[in-house]
Amino acid sequence: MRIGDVAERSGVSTRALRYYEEQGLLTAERTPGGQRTYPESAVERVRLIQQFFAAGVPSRTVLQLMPCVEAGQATPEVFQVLEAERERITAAMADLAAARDALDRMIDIANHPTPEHCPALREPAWSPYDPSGATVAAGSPVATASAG
Amino acid sequence: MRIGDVAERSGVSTRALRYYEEQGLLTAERTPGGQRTYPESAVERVRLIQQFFAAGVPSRTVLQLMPCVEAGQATPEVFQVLEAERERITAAMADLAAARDALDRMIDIANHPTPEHCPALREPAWSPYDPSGATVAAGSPVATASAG
DNA sequence: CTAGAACCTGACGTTGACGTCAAGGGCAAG
DNA sequence: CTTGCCCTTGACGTCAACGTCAGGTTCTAG
Repeated sequence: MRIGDVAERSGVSTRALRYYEEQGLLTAERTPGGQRTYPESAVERVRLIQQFFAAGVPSRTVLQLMPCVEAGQATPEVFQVLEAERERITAAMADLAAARDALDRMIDIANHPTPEHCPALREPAWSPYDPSGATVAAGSPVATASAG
Repeated sequence: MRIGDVAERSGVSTRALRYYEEQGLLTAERTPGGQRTYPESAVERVRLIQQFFAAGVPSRTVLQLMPCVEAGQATPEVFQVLEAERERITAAMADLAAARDALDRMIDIANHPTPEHCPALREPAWSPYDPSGATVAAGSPVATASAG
């Protein structure tokens, strides 16, 4: 396969593929004229790389994992990287879940603008922000009175 | 509170706080001498911003959500943004889960280097990559023979 | 043999959330 | 008034994963 085929089948640009090679993530044979030739398996390889990138794993770390992908076994150091990255991803998922919950509270507020119908306002997700310094709690009697 | 206090309590740099102000995410009163003064609630505000940033929400989008945080209600456009962002985060969580599963398969391989003891090798997670073009399946008779 | 599509290397541009340095000003203590 | 810390604006630097452009080469169809 030539680089354009791999690009099309894996859904990335040819520039990206050359970048992967530059980073040592993907190697290619060359034709006598110097053009890159890939095996079919390169498509899956690229998809795996993309999967890691999508998870925020930097190319240098992916590079560290590549021997494991190729050999089917890991040195203790690679094993450390594997577990560390797994933990990082778990933490990232927790962050995402927290942000999603924040959005959910905001959506709740958007749907029910009065405290009576809005659990998010009764259990304030964050303090209202007023640079002038007046501190008013979201579920305070004042707010309740203004709505009741 | 002065900027240093907010920075310390919220765990970000003063540079970050000025950047937030530059982006319109955080406003501050000023002393006659021109120094920034924040209410206590600024700390929570900054934590919320950080939470969104950690989830990959760009500052421009956070800015769009700020009226909702302040007013406790949302225009239809803001509502669209809320739901779109929620969906993006959900997709990102799926990506993370997929990458974590890939790592798990690799960890499995690392722990059980022979196909007999390794489910991940019997159900190949990705094709082995060999730029020379020889295509060999992970669970093929060849691999099994070499291990048996 | 020739057109043109696809490929090559090299190099600079982009984006976001800051880091960092420089040169100067505000503020509370003594 | 001075010391010293914290603050100010302004501006350039960073890093990652590419995008994009330029100028030239290789491959393939006719």
